[in-house]
Amino acid sequence: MNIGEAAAASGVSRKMIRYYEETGLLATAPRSDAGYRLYNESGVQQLLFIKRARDLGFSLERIKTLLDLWQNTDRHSADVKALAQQYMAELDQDIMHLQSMRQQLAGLVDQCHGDDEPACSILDGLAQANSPLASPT
Amino acid sequence: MNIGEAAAASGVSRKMIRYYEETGLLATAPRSDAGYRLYNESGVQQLLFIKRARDLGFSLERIKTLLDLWQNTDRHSADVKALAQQYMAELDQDIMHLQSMRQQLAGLVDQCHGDDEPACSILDGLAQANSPLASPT
DNA sequence: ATAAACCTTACCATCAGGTGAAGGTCAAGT
DNA sequence: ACTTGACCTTCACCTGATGGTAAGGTTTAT
Repeated sequence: MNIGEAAAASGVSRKMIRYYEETGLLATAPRSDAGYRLYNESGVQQLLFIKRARDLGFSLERIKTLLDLWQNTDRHSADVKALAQQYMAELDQDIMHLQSMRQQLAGLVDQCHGDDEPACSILDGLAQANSPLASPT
Repeated sequence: MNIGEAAAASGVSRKMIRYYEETGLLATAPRSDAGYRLYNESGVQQLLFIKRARDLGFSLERIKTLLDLWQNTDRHSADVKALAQQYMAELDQDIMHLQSMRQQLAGLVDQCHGDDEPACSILDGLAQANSPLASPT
């Protein structure tokens, strides 16, 4: 199986497959006489694993650890769980950060008339030190 | 006022002030005889505007538009509001995406024993096609 | 005079890719 | 046998916003 077929079967682009190999996430693939990378079912399974982990937002560094754990039958599931929980905690942080920004922004947007006049509470909020939501601490 | 003082007064790093100037977000600052950038109160106000917009997550490209609107007294507040609402919609998208990932991950994590055994539902979920939460659509 | 603290430009790194060039290879049709 | 088009190869540069580093000039205080 060439890289194009592996890419189609896994949903990981050719570019990214080469990149994953280059950065050590994947072992160097065997080559044909012409130098083409060759993949088998096992390689596609690894690509699918990476794809699903990326879709969940795991960083490539963490996926490297996950792949190592996956292929190590002496693993402890506690290690996997700890990694996932660490990542989940970061997700929670990110979500709260976005929600905080959204809430502050909504406060400004609600006060903006949104008409033909230049007066705008959004610009005022950015120009003046205290955003209306942050001031009464 | 040198760049260091402006940075301290605004909370924007020296690096970023130079970068904002280089990319056209800020006008080129006047220079001292030795070639040092010079800032006044107005420059600091602009930096503060940028900083607050960045803290709310606005991209530099959007901040450029916001700065232009801010300095244009013929603006319509509707234009500012539309920009902010567009950004807020993207924020909502991002939040939902993170929440979806979190929820899928939580489903896997909850099923993982987290003990000394190798069996792990997280790895299984990544290795098998259907994640437990995505299947019963 | 010298040392510390400032400033300058210019380059490299990050993260997870995307894009494009320049060229080699393979399989099918003519 | 030859051409075409789809595939493959490596190399290198782009994104966004920021941090870092290096080499060198300037200012200020001792």
